[in-house]
Amino acid sequence: MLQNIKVAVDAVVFGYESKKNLSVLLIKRGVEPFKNTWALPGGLVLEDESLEDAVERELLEETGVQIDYLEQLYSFGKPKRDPRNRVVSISYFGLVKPNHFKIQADTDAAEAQWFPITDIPELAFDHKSILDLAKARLKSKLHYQPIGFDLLSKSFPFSDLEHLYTTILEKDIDRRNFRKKLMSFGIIEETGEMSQSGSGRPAKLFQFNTKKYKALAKDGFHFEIKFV
Amino acid sequence: MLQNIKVAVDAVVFGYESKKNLSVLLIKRGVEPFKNTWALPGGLVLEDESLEDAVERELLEETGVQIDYLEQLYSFGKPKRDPRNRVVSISYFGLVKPNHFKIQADTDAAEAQWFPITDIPELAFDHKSILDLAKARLKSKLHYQPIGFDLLSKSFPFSDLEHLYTTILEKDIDRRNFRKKLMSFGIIEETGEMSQSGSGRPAKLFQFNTKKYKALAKDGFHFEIKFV
DNA sequence: TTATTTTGCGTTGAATTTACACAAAACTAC
DNA sequence: GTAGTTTTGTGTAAATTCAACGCAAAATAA
Repeated sequence: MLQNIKVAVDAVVFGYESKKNLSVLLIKRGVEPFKNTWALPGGLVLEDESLEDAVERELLEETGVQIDYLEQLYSFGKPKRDPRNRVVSISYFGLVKPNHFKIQADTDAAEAQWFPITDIPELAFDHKSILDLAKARLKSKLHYQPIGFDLLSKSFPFSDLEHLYTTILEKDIDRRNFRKKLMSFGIIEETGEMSQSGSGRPAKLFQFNTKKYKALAKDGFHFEIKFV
Repeated sequence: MLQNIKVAVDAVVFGYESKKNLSVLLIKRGVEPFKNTWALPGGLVLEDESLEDAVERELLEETGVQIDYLEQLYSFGKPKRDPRNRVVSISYFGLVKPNHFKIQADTDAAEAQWFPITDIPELAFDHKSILDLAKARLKSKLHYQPIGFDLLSKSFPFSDLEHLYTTILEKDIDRRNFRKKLMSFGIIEETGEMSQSGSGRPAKLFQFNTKKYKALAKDGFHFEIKFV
């Protein structure tokens, strides 16, 4: 008996705008099934491309967005997850920095749009489950991997990081302890610049030192932030 | 252009024999490619079965082993990982308790065998990478999930747990602190029985209380063991 | 110039983690 | 059956880490 299963990739891509909400990149489907329903960007993998390449290609085609961080999330393979053919979808988890938010709607898909995580429309297929899983992954990763920096600009005031954590984790932080802890790691450093002040005292700008982090990590260091 | 990609599952199944080594279940391939090479159990997914069903079916067919714990590991999809067709493999991570070690070689595959993790033969395809990933997963999970109990018999002396941790993590433990910590969680309890003494003082037997663990976990409790 | 917003920073008590050693229970060999 | 060996079982003190907490300084807005 010949196997006839399609292989697709789907991407849950998060973005975070300074002091606003966490958002997810969605597209409106142009074809059946679920025509005109919002869905995760993605599509069938080409015969000779890697899964990661497929994700990046589909993202570019459908949204024009370039990703700053990408990792595999989970594979979904229930026989009936697609009403027509059997499709196994390998889902990916992506983050983009604020300077890559711009959507190029020129291309393939009907429409692409950022949705605040608090206001997600009905989604096609089992994409709601995929999104939920991705949210959980993001939340848990914030605790043990310095992944928040892939949602911030290259240089940022400390309060941005703080707000990122509080809004995504939906928990309050003791600002002083949080800052103390993060600084103690020695993986973020002052740029020397100051923020163009908004309404209040201007803030020092910081940046994440990837090299230092990697060096420390190789040396047994383990990033970890807890909350009460 | 029609997509023609096969979907397979592979399983990395670990077993641990009291005070011995960690072992992995392998099969010797009966067909090309890689005929007569050792490989992870697995195979093509049937049209109408779930991925998990496929894993359990293949395991039964090829090794006769029934699994005590199963979770998805990672999906491997490099275009050339199989020299003939394109095959995307969704790999799974499994654990079996000592009472399920027995291999039923009657079935499908040429041969099945437990290999100590310290003495793994050359493996087919990219199965070496898959195994490495599974080892890493096992190691890291031991720290934050009470998964070691799925490698032990239902009731066990405390020293078994201790040895499990030290051999898998290849680190020394302070017995007193380890025991204190684990007992403080309140998820393992005395059975009342004593071990049939080997060569030394007989030991109390313990068992893992799954229900209690789940209740606590739902309530925000987080299993965590660190090592120095 | 006064009020408001936001940043930046230090200390103390509580809790947790680490380091560390010796006696009791069984078996083994004589 | 005695002496030696192996394995189990347990407590305390010092060091570290975590949690709680408030106020002054720099800017903008009114």
